[in-house]
Amino acid sequence: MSVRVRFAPSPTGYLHIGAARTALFNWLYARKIGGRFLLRIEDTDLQRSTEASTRSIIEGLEWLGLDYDEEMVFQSDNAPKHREAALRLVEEGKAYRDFTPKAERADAGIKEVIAERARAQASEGGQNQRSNPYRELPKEESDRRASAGEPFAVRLKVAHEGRTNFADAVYGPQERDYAEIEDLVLLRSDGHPLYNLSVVLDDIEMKITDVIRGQDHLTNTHKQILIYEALGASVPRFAHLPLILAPGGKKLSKRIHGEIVSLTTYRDAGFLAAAFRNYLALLGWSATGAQYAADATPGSGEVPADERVGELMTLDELVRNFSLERIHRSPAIFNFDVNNPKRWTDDKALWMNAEYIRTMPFPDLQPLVKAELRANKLWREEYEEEESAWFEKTVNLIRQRFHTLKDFSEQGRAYFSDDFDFDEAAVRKNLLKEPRLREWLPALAERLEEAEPFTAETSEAALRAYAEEVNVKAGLLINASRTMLTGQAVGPSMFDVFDVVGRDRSVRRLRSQEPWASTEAAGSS
RNA sequence: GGCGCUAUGGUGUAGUUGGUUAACACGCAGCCCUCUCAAGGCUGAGAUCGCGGGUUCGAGCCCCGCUAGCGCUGCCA
Repeated sequence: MSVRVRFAPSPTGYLHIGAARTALFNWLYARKIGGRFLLRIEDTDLQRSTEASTRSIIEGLEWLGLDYDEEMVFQSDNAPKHREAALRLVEEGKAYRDFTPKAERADAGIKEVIAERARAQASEGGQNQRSNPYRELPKEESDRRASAGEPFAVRLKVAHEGRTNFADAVYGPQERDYAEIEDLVLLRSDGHPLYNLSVVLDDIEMKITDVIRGQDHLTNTHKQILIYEALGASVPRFAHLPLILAPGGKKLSKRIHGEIVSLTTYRDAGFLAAAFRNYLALLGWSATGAQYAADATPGSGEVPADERVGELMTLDELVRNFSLERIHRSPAIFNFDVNNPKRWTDDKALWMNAEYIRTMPFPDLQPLVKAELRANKLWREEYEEEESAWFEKTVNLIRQRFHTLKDFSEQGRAYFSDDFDFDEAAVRKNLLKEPRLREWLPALAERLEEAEPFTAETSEAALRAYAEEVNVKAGLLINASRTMLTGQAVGPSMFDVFDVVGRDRSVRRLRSQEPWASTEAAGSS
């Protein structure tokens, strides 16, 4: 039977990066093994599910390039079927009606309530998971009360003795005694099917062969296996993924950590899908050492250099190297610091993004830069036509030190527009320190007007000659020019900047009064 | 409270059936390069492999105990 996996997020809020990684791993596994990757929206909790969230999930998957096969499934569409299945189990005696009135429980503090209840039960002489008074209610009475309109929940009748077990592809053999599993509710008293029932039923219907999901579902898997068995269905293979935690090993939650956990945050911050995907793939999985060959020095613990798999991988390479066996069991920490703008997200993710930006083929980068510039009204159609060579040269020059796509419209603004800001510190450091620059720079502009042709080489010659003439270090004029031309203190080699900015704009900017004037005003206040 | 999972530098990871100097990447520091900042090159700091026992000639790898973190335990998903 061919492999079928699924990504089954619940649409309550934006797409969590942990969920995104789960989707990635499912996708990689399917592509690797020639299986199918399906999408199912688990919107059974109608109170919390939103259409906007569903959209953001779809958008997120699209951004990451995780295309799904077959039509996406909405779990809520199957609710009637799930209800019927639960009722059928009642008929077959595998489940029973529980007429206990529903106890309202608030979501907040639920964990404490559960623990408290357990403590209370323990002190009353042990916990009995089979103590429900309706478990052994005669069928006739149960039927009578139901048809009389008395509300009831449906609970699975878990056997008194026995144990479930399964072999998790990541966590190994798992076993659990029935005594630890309560008669779980399948159907709410309002007729609403519950999660454990719905996943199992949908996975059966979608013919899922391998369930790859977060480790938070590991212990509940036993309950689901019980449902599979009650239904007489075959149990799929399971692979649970280590969780992604916040710094300090704390839970990474939407509520506490806000948008830092949202995939869209990274897209909007100028991350490349390829880079972020690559980074995500390395959380809980590694390809390093995947190619331990028979000829590697035995026992050395080292992979021969020529067989070492790097961390930078294209999608194809990720697919090729991927295997469930190399997923490990300990949780991964996703680093970030909300109080530090430079460290707002994981260092390595940022590094990887920069690495992609400076090394990827220009044709792949071009549309991304185009979108970024367009979003900031910096795009001109000429960049794709008569000025395409200039555009490529410029992007190739500035991308060397950029970290995100945002940099193209922010730090890189002066290359695409005359309307850019001067960095105050740069003006102070590179211009105001030497008042004579106010005369030298316009003079330098004149020399540049004469450079023929206007290139990095000729502008360099002109500048150095002029520096010698007025007897100052070339660096002084270079750094001052950089600030005049780009508004910044840092950037590419200045002569390449002259070249790319061009003679007209260079000359005009060297003669500009703006940086001098703006800081005078600022200085006088 | 019960059950489960996990534990290698700050972070992500490697460490193959126990074999001697615990490897790689990010980050950090320094140097080189240099017109700045990156990149790149070189060098370095940083891990008694969670803690305590045990087995063994030898333990990050095996066993036991403990601790911590996380998960599950709901008519949430």
